[in-house]
Amino acid sequence: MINKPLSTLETHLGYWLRMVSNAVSHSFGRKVEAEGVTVAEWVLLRMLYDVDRSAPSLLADHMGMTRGAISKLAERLLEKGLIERAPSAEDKRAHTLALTSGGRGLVPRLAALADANDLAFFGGLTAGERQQLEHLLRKIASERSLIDMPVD
Amino acid sequence: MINKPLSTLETHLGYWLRMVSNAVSHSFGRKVEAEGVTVAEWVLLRMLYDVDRSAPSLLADHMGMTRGAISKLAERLLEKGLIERAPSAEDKRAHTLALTSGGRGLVPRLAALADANDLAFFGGLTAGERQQLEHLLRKIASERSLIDMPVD
DNA sequence: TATTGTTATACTCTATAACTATA
DNA sequence: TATAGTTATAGAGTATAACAATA
Repeated sequence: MINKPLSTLETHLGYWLRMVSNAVSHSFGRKVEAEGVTVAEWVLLRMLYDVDRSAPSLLADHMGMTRGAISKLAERLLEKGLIERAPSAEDKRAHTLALTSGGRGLVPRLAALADANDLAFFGGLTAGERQQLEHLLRKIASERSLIDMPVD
Repeated sequence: MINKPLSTLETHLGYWLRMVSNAVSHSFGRKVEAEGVTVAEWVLLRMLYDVDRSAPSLLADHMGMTRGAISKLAERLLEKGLIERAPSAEDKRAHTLALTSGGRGLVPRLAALADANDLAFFGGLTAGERQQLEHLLRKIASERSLIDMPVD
């Protein structure tokens, strides 16, 4: 009896995705390390930059993390003086997180590093290819309800 | 003076890549957990399935990990009885790792789970889109020398 | 001295679950 | 009882560095 040939690692898109994503994130992690933060911290800081003030539970939803994980992340950012925590007026159980002025000043520098990292990895693609890639990733994300945003 | 608008998280391909890749790997991790292994362990097992026997340092190179990390991974697989370690005949410093019969029997079941996971995430794309995505990821990987393989 | 591999240490990321304070 | 948040615990993943044996 002949064995059915096994699918290889390389036949799975998940394999390529993981390899490239790990390389991109790792490279970005090295860059932001110079500013004293991690990739997950950058995402949280960037979100707070837009909303000014947010409940940890909302951030957890947006980042796809548990509340416990957000607490731990927030604790580190508090220690670094990049965010501040305040009690909510209406609901005494609730807190809000916001950037400190130091945190607010840091975000543009981190954004520049993110821009540079993206360019380093995807600058070799044509504009059309980059658009294709974004379209495909958004499509998968929206199909799996990874985000609440529209594909286009 | 007007502030230059900041790039958002969503303008970075690295952001989308990380989001989708994390979801795919996490989902796969849940699946293989039922067979008692992790994603990284699956990759190592699958590699050994093809080569029969390999030095830890070679596996480290192929997987983009340090030798220390491979040692730790190998230690867990040894404890689970899925691989075996043997001294090398020529070089007494060197070891080789190989699948046990139990490990060899497990790989096809894990491969089926990998197939299913890929289908669940990328089955919504057309065949052309999947090919596009693979092409783009391979292109980035080869440009950054993440692998020693050709793009096509 | 250089190399192969292991071991020790440390830190991030993340989850689960127990807990506290409020609702 | 249910909810917001924190804290405790644990394990994966990974890196760096110290170490042992051999080359």
